[in-house]
Amino acid sequence: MKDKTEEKWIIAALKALSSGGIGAVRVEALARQIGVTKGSFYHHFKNRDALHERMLLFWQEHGTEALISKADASSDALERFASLMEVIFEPTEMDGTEAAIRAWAATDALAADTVARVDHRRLAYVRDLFIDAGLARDVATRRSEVLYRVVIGDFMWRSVGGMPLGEAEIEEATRLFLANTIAPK
Amino acid sequence: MKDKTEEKWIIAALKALSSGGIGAVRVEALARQIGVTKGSFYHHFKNRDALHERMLLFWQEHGTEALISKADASSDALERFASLMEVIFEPTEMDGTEAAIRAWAATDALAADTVARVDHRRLAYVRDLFIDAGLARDVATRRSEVLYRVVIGDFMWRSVGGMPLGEAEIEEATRLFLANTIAPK
DNA sequence: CACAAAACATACGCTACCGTATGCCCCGAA
DNA sequence: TTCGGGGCATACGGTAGCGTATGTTTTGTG
Repeated sequence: MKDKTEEKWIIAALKALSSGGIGAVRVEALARQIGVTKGSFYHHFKNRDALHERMLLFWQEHGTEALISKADASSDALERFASLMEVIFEPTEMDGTEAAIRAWAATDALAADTVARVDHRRLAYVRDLFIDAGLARDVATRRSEVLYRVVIGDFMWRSVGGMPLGEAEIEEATRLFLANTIAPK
Repeated sequence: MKDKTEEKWIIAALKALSSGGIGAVRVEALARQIGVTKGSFYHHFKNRDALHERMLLFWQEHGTEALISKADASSDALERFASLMEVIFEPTEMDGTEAAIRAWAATDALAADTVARVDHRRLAYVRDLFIDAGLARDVATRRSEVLYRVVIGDFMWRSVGGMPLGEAEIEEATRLFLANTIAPK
């Protein structure tokens, strides 16, 4: 955390990952972009794999908690749900990163592990939200499985230039997924 | 079509794409795998970009029509819908390819164009299915937007080693998405 | 102010590709 | 049988990137 330059490398790497895939995460290219040379890199990291690890850790910490903590403001389950839906489909800066890391994870075991952990955590959160909204555990589990795929799908959709789900679609989805809960609006 | 070796290159390229991303689509590596040399490659293709084009065309033709045509067997809208849902979430050989191409599309304009075309076609199909099932056009459009994201999400989910949606989840999803149609089961 | 360690620069060897140039072989048509 | 081109192999130049080895500068600390 106190290491400023190291984070510069990580941020730059994540940016490169977003715009060009993992193949674009090249030491010398990043060095040029940051304004230093390889010497700096190999001072801070053992090799490229070490950078990859740090990138994944960074995303794991900054990419999920942000979303969840925002939604946790409200105490009412349905409000939390609606809030989460808004936050999820609201384009942000980390957007491309999410999709790029998922793409990366398809070909890299370490990235896949990280994504799996993050997914597991998010899925549990959504499932508990459904449970709080009055659904039985098994139903909640099933719906969260489906809904989370909508989330992933939207990320990938946006990553090829598509528009995120709009207000109307989000409302429609909320209605559908909250069917038979305590207060289907 | 009559060109046998050319297709070998394309198939091998798609396989490499699936397992290692677009960065793994390397002429010399493919050559070794096929059992020929670069000489063959540059006889059939102008350069690597030409191969990329052919890969995308191949996927566009073989990757979508298969799904849709299977579902079109039945005449009843709801049956077609159920059939489509089954087919979509049934793991096949082309699975990894779909996800890999989407990943590729995030960083390549040509791939993005192809994906956009394919998505548009599929979306229209799903939307029409909803309309045939008795939904108003705007509602059908919204639901298809959401449902198609489930499809994309599932592809990406599987690409990191996840299980596809199971029977129970598919049924649940079908129920939810077909709410307020002519015969919500 | 001295000086050690951190932070970064420079220079180098090495490898893996791409694309081109050119040579070889086989097969089918005249 | 000849011969021309399709199909592939071989050899080569050029580039880009990784990692290492070894300076050089900056910074913190006694």
